[in-house]
Amino acid sequence: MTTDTYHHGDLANAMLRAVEDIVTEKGPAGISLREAARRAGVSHSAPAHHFGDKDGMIEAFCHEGFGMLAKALMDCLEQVSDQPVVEQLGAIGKAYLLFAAEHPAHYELMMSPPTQKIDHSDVHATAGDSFFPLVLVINRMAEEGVIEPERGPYFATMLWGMVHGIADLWLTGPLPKFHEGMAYEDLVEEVIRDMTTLVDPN
Amino acid sequence: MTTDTYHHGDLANAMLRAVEDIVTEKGPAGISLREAARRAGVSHSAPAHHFGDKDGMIEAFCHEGFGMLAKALMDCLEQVSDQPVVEQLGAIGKAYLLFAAEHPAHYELMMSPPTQKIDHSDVHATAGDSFFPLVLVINRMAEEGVIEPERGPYFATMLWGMVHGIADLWLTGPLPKFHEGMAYEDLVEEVIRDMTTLVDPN
DNA sequence: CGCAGAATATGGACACTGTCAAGATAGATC
DNA sequence: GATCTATCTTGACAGTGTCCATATTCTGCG
Repeated sequence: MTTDTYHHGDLANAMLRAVEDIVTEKGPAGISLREAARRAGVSHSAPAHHFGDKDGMIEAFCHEGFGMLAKALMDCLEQVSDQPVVEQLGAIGKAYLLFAAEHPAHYELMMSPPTQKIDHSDVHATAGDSFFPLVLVINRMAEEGVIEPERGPYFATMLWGMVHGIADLWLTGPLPKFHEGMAYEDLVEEVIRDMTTLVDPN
Repeated sequence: MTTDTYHHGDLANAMLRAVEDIVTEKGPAGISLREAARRAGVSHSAPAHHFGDKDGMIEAFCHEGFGMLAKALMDCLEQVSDQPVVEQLGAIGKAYLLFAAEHPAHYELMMSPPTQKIDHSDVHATAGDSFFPLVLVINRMAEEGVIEPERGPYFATMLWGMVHGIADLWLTGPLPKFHEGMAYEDLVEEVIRDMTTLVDPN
């Protein structure tokens, strides 16, 4: 894709890939417009035209991540929509946790942007309900009487917090040390099992 | 405490207070050695002697936070140790969530330090089990047969992830928007209620 | 008391950063 | 083909972290 012409041709995307690499290598604080531009093979102020400023670039990266997450969760939900709702709940939670593991750079920035100037509200708004298919499953559970409908929001918050917290504690916190030697996928499996058992103990 | 002598007298602490203010005002990315030094009224390279470098300063701030959290949780556990274990679990979770709300600057940096160079493993090690009294309560629950002992670690992970996730999503994520107009304390109350009901449905 | 030596703070330098303004180059449109 | 617009470059500026040499104060020991 990269050419040696004056115009890059796909700079915006090349910058996002550079951001991903930088976050993977050095963490969010290592993000630098100039460094990203260097990796994309352009001058230090080429990105300005595409993203405005540094926060704009980070926001674009987050936006990309939200899209990927929404797609991953909706795809998952489609595949399991004929199963019992509690199974659907488990599948969604698992998909969320796996997304965080497969795209740690996106996930980290999406959930804790390194500057307060970034306001995700518009991104959240556009993604709407499809952003958190978890809510969708909770609604189905309420419809089927598995949980009390009026407690749905708290239930959703509890479960969403759980999967998010586990992902975050695993990626940037002390969880790997707590479960020393354990693979993330296995931990996810066990935790989701406990979760579904709690929600619906057969 | 601050004097107008050549030696500050309490610079390390003054710097940590400055860091707290900066994070509150501008977020983690706003942290700057020179800015903190400015607020403490010293020259730009005075802090080097106390913290080594920027990451050292952030690590010191995190260390302070872990100490505060450990104390808050242990104090809480002492006060409710004569109640049923499920109540103890709820109290610990609530105390954790309230700590995050009362010390957002500490909490945010503790849980997602803005650089990968910071390794909290020694801090975690020194804090030991008392760092997460949650594990303590889980053990008590296992002893009393409320949960299967061999699932204790996963159970702990699930619950710890939950409270951490809720705190994080509230502080830096879209949770306030999801529960628009709701006070954090009330949300915590409801969520903890759901949690304890799930664990032990009377 | 006096005086080393350690602890603490200063100021200057350097390379790096984000942002801005002015200019150069390439594609697109008519 | 001429013009317009999008894209990229270059150069400048203030701010940053870190290192170095220097200055000041505190401490302990004779």
